[in-house]
Amino acid sequence: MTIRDVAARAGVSPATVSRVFTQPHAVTLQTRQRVMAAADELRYTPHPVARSLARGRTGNLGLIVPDMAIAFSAVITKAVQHQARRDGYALFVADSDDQAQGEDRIAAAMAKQVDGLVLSAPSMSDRQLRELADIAPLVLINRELDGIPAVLMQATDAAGHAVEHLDALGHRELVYLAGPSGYSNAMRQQAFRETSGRLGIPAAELGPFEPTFSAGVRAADLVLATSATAVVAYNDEIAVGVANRLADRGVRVPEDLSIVGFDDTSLAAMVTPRLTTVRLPATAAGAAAVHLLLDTLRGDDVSGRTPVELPAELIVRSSTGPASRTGTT
Amino acid sequence: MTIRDVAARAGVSPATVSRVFTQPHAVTLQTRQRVMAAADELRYTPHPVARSLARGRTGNLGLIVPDMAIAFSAVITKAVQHQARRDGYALFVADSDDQAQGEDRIAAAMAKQVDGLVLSAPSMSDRQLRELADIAPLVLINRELDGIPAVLMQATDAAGHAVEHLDALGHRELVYLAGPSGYSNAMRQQAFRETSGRLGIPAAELGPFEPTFSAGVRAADLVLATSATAVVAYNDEIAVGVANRLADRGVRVPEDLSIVGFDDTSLAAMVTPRLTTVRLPATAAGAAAVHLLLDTLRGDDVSGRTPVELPAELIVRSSTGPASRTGTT
DNA sequence: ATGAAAGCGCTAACAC
DNA sequence: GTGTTAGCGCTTTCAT
Repeated sequence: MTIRDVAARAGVSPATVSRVFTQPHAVTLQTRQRVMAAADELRYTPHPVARSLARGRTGNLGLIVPDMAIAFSAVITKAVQHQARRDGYALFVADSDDQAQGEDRIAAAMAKQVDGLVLSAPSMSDRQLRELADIAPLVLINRELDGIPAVLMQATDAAGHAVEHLDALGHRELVYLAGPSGYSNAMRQQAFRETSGRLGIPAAELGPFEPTFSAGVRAADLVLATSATAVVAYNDEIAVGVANRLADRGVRVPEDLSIVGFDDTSLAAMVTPRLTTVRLPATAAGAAAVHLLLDTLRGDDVSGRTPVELPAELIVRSSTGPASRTGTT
Repeated sequence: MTIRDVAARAGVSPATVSRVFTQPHAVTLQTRQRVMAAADELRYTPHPVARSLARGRTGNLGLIVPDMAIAFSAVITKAVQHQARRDGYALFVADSDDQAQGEDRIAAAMAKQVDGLVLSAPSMSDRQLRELADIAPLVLINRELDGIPAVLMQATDAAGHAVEHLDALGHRELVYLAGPSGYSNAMRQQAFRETSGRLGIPAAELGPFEPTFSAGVRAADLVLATSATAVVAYNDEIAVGVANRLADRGVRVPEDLSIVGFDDTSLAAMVTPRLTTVRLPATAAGAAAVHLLLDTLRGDDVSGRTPVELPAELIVRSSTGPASRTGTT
């Protein structure tokens, strides 16, 4: 079923059929109806590939995440997909498997069949990012690079609140479990340092750890080897891993040790005790990234804009409590 | 950068350049090298959209999952993506948001720009499925329909093992928490019924529930209103929701109540107590689905094949234990 | 082994 | 408002 078949059946030219599907008002109601009828009978819909070639744009967006098996990535993926669909775009998704190396090749391959690309916390180099930006419009999530539009989840303030929260609970020695190097960890770690420094609380740092449950399990024993009474983990998975191992070693949370995570993935509210965590605006960030991308596609010059910053928020649950007397003694 | 630019620079015809990229051996080593050099200098790569139009195939695969924020879907997505990439295909992913209605529209839209489609646990009607199969080759995961290739995660045996496991622990009254209707729930529920029937254990059923944590929280109180000492939940999320609510009500797991989940999502090993669950071969299923699809694309007639069945496996952890004496008295 | 030419299905000037 | 005519960038017969 091609546009010609429909044209023949409706007794019009292919161009008119095309118009009916692209700018219906440029066609008389009467012929429009005839064309629609013919199209229906033939079960015709425009061939998207041919359309893409003729128009010079595809109607597709691309998204690359570090690892879609991570809950946080899944949330972003869902948000981007949702927003893209609302705006009439389909979505290509790829997972870079955390390999900075493959990431740019995947991205380059994808770049040629989409109108724009959203990169979530990309680990490729600045140079690779710039080369990619030459192929297709880019929007970055949680990564900054001059001249490329970005949306950042601003976790600094909330991370500071987490430390203040622990301070208020009487904790006098903290430890931060670092995640993989990158924008997210840098912001979190820095806020941890600054706030604990400002409050005069001794604060150690361990890691970096993979952002996984099993890394958290491993980290737990390292934490217990210190005299800290509270731990701030790079993300919820690590935090939950710590909690799990502590339970096995008979250390109570929060009575003996308080734990704070990051991301507020669905996991955080499902574990026992429920995890105090910094909620990141992942859904909003996904939507914002798509908006930014569409602005670019519409021709707005977005490259000079300052990154969109979305605030994070400390969610206090049951994994943090008053410092144990023994710990402070 | 089009194929013409490269041709001009290398002093050959566009056809030769095309050959270099599609069937290199049909070209002299010498001219091949000249062409490659020209292509490199011009940073040329073939335009995938134009290529798709000319070839009549896209090199893309599509995947539709009910909800990618569900861990189980994320695992399938990752597996399909991985396997597709290994075979040189890119992947479109869409989330139907569990709306059977939208699902077929999304699928139809996607069908025209991919060479084949994998549908994970689709909820659309048989008729819609058949219509879709007319547009693009289909492979189903966890859904059966005559003439359409499928891969099924065979959970019946393992579900039976779960009931036997509970029987062996002395449980004399069970309850099943049903999930949304569909292939997965049907198989699980049926195995639950048959095995408990065979063993002569009273077995009630509650639900259907959404396959979510919060539905599990709600279900917990319904379970406590019965005199069952063990519960088999449709999936891990529900199981964890139950466990969470029980903890709040002071009911101990597994001392007072045993819990079994399904899927063995990463969640299962992260909660306290660790969840006994039926592990589904999600990764293998995703890979198998892609294989089946590629067989179809290669022209193998796959429609008459019997569905690929992948076995599930009961993973015993800490959420199941001996029935409490009070429960049996 | 290479080139010329037609065409994949559609859109977009440009005429009428 | 509608038709005619060129392409979009590539692949693929068919010649040579």
